[in-house]
Amino acid sequence: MSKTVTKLDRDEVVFVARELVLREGPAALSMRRLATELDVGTPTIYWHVGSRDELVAAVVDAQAERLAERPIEGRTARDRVLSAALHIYAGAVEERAITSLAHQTGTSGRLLARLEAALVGELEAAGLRGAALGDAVRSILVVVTGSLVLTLRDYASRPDDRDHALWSGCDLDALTTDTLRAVVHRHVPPNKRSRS
Amino acid sequence: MSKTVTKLDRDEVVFVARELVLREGPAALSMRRLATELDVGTPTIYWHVGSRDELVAAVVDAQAERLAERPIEGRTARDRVLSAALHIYAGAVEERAITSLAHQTGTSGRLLARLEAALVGELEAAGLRGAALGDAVRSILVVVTGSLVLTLRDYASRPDDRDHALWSGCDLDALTTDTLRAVVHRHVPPNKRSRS
DNA sequence: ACCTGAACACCGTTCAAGT
DNA sequence: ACCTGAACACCGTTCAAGT
Repeated sequence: MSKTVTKLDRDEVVFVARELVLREGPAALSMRRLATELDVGTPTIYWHVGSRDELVAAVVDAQAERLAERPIEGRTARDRVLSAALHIYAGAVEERAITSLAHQTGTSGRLLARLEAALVGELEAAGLRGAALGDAVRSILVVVTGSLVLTLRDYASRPDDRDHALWSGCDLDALTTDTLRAVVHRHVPPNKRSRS
Repeated sequence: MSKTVTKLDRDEVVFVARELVLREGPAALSMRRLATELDVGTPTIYWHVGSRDELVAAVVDAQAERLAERPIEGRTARDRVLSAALHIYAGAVEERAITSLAHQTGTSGRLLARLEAALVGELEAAGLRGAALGDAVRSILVVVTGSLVLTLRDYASRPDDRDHALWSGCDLDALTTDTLRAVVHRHVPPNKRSRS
């Protein structure tokens, strides 16, 4: 009897850390706070994750994983690339607490890693190689990253939810789609592509 | 005789803070550290700048001011807009410690404020108004911001200067110019413009 | 007006010690 | 292998008190 005391997992530490950030913002993610949340001594967290930097990296990686789960849509290469990029953008805006955490810690790269991989896949399938591929990938990442930073500016570590509904239909969203479409148009050949 | 003890200035506090960041990276900017640097008690800094957030804002604003000093070149609207944008990009990469500080604290907006103003000026002179102007400005800021984040990724709070010379001729620099040119081309009419 | 010492409530991290 | 209490060296911020 009494409450079930499951042995603590590295995955659970990361999961609870993620939830803490989503619930109370990036600033709430301290080792001590997380320890209290897990009902555990602070050094226990170090045993499981090594350091705060590693913890943050793990949380961001987990988010990247989740963002990459959304299925890429469209039949032409251009549509699919655009779809992949917009998935990451939209997801990062929705869970902006974690996106902010990534920006603050300089780990935005990790957040985009899976998108980068997906883009390379789609673009190679579309026939791009070498420098052309690299330029296309980087251009798209530039637009996604820049849009994210501008969309989330002023949002720093406090979970103030005014205008929560406004974000979906905001100007910058439309402009992002537009700019993204232009960049994709510029770098990706228009050939149709059927999945074999 | 004895060393001249000038009365402390708000401007001097900000200046020394700026130098500290440039010399030892964003992480070195703590109120206590800065106080030691100024040979002063910690509360003195609070008397002059109010809080750490205000201090950071002031440092970033000072940097924005410096970036805006570089003269805009070119005779056509497109050239001048491109020139303004590249000035900010180049300057932000050169003094990347402060750029990182701005990103970490979510104040990248302040860093771009003067560029934004300059862009609005140039674009209005080129005949843009209303939504077209807003879209043009935001698209350009998106590319500048995105390029900055990608260029500076991995650089987090430590001033490790390997490849210091490589940055100037790096791939992303060329790509940034290229992408920027495309965005400008897309949003700014090609009309020539003479300064009256 | 300008500056201080001392304190409060936090941090990340380590380490000897427990089971 | 997994977890702890206690400590070290830091933070931002405040406040009564000094000149």
